[in-house]
Amino acid sequence: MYSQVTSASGPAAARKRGRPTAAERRAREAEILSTALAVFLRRGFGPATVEELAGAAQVTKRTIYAYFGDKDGLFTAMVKDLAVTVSLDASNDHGTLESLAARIVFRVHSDELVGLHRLVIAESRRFPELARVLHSHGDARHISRLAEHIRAECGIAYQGLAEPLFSLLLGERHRRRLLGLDPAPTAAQALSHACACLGELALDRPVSAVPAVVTPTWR
Amino acid sequence: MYSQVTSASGPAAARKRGRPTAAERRAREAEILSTALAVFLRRGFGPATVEELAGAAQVTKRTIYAYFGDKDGLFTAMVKDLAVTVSLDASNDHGTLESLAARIVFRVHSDELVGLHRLVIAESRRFPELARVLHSHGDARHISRLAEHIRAECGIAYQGLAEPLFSLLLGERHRRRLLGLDPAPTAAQALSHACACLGELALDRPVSAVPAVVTPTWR
DNA sequence: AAACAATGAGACGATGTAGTGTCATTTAAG
DNA sequence: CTTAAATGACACTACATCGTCTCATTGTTT
Repeated sequence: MYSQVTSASGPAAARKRGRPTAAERRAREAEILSTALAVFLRRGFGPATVEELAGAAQVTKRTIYAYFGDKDGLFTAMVKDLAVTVSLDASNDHGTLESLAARIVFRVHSDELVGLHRLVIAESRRFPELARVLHSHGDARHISRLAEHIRAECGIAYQGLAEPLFSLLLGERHRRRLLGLDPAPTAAQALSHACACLGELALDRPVSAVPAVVTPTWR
Repeated sequence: MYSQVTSASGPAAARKRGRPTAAERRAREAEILSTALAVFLRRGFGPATVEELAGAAQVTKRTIYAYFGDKDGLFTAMVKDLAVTVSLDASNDHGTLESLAARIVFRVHSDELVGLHRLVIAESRRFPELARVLHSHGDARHISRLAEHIRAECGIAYQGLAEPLFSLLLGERHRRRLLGLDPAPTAAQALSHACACLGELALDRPVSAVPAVVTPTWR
């Protein structure tokens, strides 16, 4: 209905006055949470002002305070809301271990998730609960998925390799991403990297022996 | 000479006035950098005030501004100063691969380095150079050390495993540390974890075959 | 000894921002 | 239709903090 200025660079925005309809009311909170992520990613938690956050969602400060109490409340609500969608869609978990690994690599290295991770790390002192939520919905769930697939494909004896595998899937690349040193990988690069990691743990050939010489995957 | 209030909680501090001696002058900058780390770790970059930073070093704001220009300058100087000492002392690099790995694990998971890492990640947008400096003096150097030891102990064919090994050495534990979810490991836990990682990559037995079932290392 | 440099102490101005109050406007609810 | 609720617009208060300025004090330099 309204022009959705999701990118939301300017602080000013024209919206009609008065009490919103029930549908608008429902959509408004989601809109605020969504645009708040963009603002926080671009500016960081501290430097982002409430006016910026309000302007990005085309509401006024009053509405922000009415909905979330204060800036902390908005940040908390935003992270918790996103945590639900952080992990991969479970309904797609029918592929091979390789494809699952590749999808995890791609997703976890995306600009959005890296930025969110960075925000939560930065504010983990002030919001320890958010750190727990993000981890349990992200890393922990991904490792569980990997464990299920490993058991199905390689046998239960290899199930404990899920966590090391996950560590390899992120590894140095992910640390460089958190520091802002590398761009996000393409889907092809993610797949290539995932295959290399499976090889290093000998998970691509459960009976074979010698670890392969590693080849650089992306960048 | 002076009572070293390195913990530096209170803002007020008694120090004699006037121009400092040459020795004091030399010691003062180091003192400021050292106490600034404690303050930034405890409060974060944004919330830390210049007065806190000055009080912790028992100097006044004047001195901070005279030495470093502004808050950004102090932060930059501090990180660059610390980056030099981030990696392990090279003179101790005569042990086994196992002991090197354990020392890396212990150091990189320490409260100090995790906190520094967290700070630089949080401010990587505003200070991209610091991210580069920290990474090149930290991760990159550690990986080089591992590569040298691997070549010496396991042969040149395994040298490419240095980066995956480093990834395993940090892995899930380090991400949990960044999020503030776990305490720092003890030296014994670090060694145990390092051995498990070497086993996962079959680096503890260069001719053997089957990956061992992984055992939890710490926590 | 005299002039100069560096600092502590602390006040001060300027600025930015969180959060609130007021009034007009529009829709929801009864 | 009437009343209440929610919101936009925006002024306004309160407060924190950056960075500078002045003056007294002490070491350095010549």
